[in-house]
Amino acid sequence: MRVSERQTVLVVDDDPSIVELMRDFLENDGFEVATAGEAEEALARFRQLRPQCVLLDIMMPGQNGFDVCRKIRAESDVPVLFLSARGDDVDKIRGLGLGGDDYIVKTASPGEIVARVKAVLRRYQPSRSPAPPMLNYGRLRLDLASRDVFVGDRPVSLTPKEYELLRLLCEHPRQVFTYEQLLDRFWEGVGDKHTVRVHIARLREKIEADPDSPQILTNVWGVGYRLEAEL
Amino acid sequence: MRVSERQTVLVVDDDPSIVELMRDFLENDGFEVATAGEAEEALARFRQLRPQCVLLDIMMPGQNGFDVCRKIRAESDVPVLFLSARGDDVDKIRGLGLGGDDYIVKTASPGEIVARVKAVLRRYQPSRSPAPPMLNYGRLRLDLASRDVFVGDRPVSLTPKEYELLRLLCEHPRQVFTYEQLLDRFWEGVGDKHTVRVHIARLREKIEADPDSPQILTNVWGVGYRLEAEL
DNA sequence: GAGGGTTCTTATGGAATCCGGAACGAACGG
DNA sequence: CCGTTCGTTCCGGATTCCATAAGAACCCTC
Repeated sequence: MRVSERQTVLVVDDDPSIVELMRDFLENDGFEVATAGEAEEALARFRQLRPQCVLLDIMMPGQNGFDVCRKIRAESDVPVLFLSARGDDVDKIRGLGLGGDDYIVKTASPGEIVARVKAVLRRYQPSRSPAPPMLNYGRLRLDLASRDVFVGDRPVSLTPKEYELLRLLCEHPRQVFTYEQLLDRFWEGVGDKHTVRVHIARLREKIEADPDSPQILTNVWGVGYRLEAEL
Repeated sequence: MRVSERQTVLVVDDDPSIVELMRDFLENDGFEVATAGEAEEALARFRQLRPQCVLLDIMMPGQNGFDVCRKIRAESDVPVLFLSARGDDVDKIRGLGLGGDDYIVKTASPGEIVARVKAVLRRYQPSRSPAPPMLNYGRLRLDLASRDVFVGDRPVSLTPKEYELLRLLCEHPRQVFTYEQLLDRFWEGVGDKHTVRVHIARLREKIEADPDSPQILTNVWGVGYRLEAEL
């Protein structure tokens, strides 16, 4: 059904070596890993990707990890694990009741880190059916709550009809929708094929890398359109 | 008033078997469970017991779950979780503009149901601490206890409707609220878009640096409004 | 309840945005 | 090679948004 069923973990640390270390451990275990080096980037990535879990450095230049955690918490219940250099900070983290779900000492073994992530995911996994309001399809991402749409990491702005159209197609990738079906659904059955075509064209203009040879929204001759699966 | 230390959950469903199922799951996990079979009874029980959490069937004879939710919301901020038979209703609920905090599919596993309840309780009773009743959005700050609102360090005075509106948006940053959702929640479902628009306009007049190009309360064309998150 | 002030709703006009049909050339299939 | 289908551009009409203002409902005080 959906393309990437792999769980995404967002790792945030200003030290690239730590980031890469975590990436190695987690990717080896089959996780999709995204990274950020500072607070703003972290929030941007988070909103783009809606990862299943966040690993967050406490000490960072600019806003610290607590600020970021608070902002993430304002928008989501995603589990957040704090990264700390020493074990001393543990008490602070525990006490702060910031909604952090666990902490990891940076010197922990790969096995322990992965185990912590898995544990926290397991705990939250059951409640995955509130349907993470994120449709994720290759380079295409729709945030159903905020109605934000991203192609790669570039936000695109769609009109209501365009958005609804794209959303339907994203929810049923590779399924062909006939003109009739689309007209039924979005135009109360009245209207002609040309109308659909115009809207598809406008969508392609916005989301295709090369609108002249569409890779995402493809036409099925004489029938209708569908959303291609992406690499 | 001597009350049990255990958390009370009120389960409302017209199907007794569902009610008993939920009761089993929750009592096994140490919750106190109260039940009701229809809307009137639900409200009565609610006022009697003031439970920490409410599980509410959407489809019920007489008033539906949304009505009950609205009435509960009128007197309390208790977390409300909707029960739905199928996953299909998700779209309607997802906006959560109705004051529901989450939803549960009735076929969910015991573990999932309990986890969902705990998650929502944890969110609303942040570890029994005084829980700074303060929503903080960059320059925008809402003191939920005193209903004071500040922009930067300048206090602004809002009318009740303005305050409630702003509060809802602040509690769900970046989430788009449709006119319908807002009318449902603040105008008992009657009224038209113009009403919402005027109130938004007045809010902008008070909290935006430049009301002519809003940075905080933004419009989503043909859909509704949302609160932009800070950088 | 009567007056005065505040808050809420509805109405209006103008600006911005979106929609959908028409037209025409290109692409496709037989 | 011909008929159909597809893609694109363009433009009038419709919808939506916002500001303003005036009428209605509400709340307080006396």
